[in-house]
Amino acid sequence: MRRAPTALSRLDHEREAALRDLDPLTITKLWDNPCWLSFRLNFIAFRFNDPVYRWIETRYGLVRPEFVVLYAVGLRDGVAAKNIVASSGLPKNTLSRAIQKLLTRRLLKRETDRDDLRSFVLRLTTAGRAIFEETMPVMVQQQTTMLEGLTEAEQRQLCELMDKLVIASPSWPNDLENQT
Amino acid sequence: MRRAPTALSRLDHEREAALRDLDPLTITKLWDNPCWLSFRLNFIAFRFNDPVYRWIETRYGLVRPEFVVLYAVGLRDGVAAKNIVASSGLPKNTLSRAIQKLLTRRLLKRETDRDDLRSFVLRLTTAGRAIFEETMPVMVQQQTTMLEGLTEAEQRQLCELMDKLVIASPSWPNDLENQT
DNA sequence: CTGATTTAGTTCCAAATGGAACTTGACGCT
DNA sequence: AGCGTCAAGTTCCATTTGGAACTAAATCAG
Repeated sequence: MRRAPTALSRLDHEREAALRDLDPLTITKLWDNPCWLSFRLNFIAFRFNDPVYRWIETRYGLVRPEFVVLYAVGLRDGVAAKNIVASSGLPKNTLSRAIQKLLTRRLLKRETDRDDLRSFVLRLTTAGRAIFEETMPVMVQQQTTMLEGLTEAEQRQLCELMDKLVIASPSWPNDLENQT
Repeated sequence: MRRAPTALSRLDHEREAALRDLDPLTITKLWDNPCWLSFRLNFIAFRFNDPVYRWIETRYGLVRPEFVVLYAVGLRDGVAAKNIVASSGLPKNTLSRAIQKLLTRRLLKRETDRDDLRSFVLRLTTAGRAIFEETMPVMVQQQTTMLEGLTEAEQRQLCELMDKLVIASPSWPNDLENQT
């Protein structure tokens, strides 16, 4: 599999247009790269993350790990730091600092967990919740823009295919050390 | 759109299994998150990047930006640093350092570009090429593993849908500053 | 119950990061 | 040609990062 297995048919015309706008190396990485999945994932993710996080930083002075925490707690009130670690892939000291920062900025509050005295239950303050509610539509809008090129059916398909991957993910290796 | 629009039908049973293996917050982010696209992209990308880059670092002593350079030049001989900047999203000073490192390790060589004396043409040395050829099948293997849960047809679909997104990407905003 | 091991979160510090200024060359424009 | 602006890469340095050691609490083994 030397090339990404995209059908060359109908897309080629629109692709012409993209070819003009993208760096030649980007084009190679996208369409002449055995690791097509990885590069496309990173590429598309970057086109979401980069504008969103830059906007959040300039607008609210929240850097990425801080917003990761705020967003996580916004989605699911009462989580602990360990959950954010597990779900974000960020190291726990980075998240610890992000939480401290949000606490001093009074966007977040925490109580010790009655059932585990090592752990804390995190909640958003009103101010924190306000930021969450304000950023959400902007992020959804960016997502909508990105999906605009797909039909409803295709969007559903994409969602389902990614779902399948996620569901299969626990069986993927976390470590390649025994390879080769 | 408060939830990801995945059909709840056939997947639910397999999903049950995943629910047990994933952190509760991860599950919320995946299936009760208006920004389903972003989180799935990042999640799946992370499950590829993290093991691959850790393996490469321990095996070859190459950190991420260094490997990004090596991989880029491996794919397309003769690129310049600017192309790697444009295609990777990494800042140019980080890549400049990565290139220096690879030069001193003699994995990369460079000649000044006759047509633009500010720029350099990058090529892999034999040693650099050897690493590229060695890592490629490992990465492809990881990709294959990740795609194993999809049928051939689904894999092609996924590839095509991501293609469409990539092709549409030049029209997405790079900046949200004028929002709200 | 006691000691050994694991886990949640914090602290320490060496290293990586990335914005901004800089250098040198290219590309207008008149 | 001469001047102002832009682009490729490098350097500088303050900030961020993340591995590793640490503290305190939970869990497990006998």
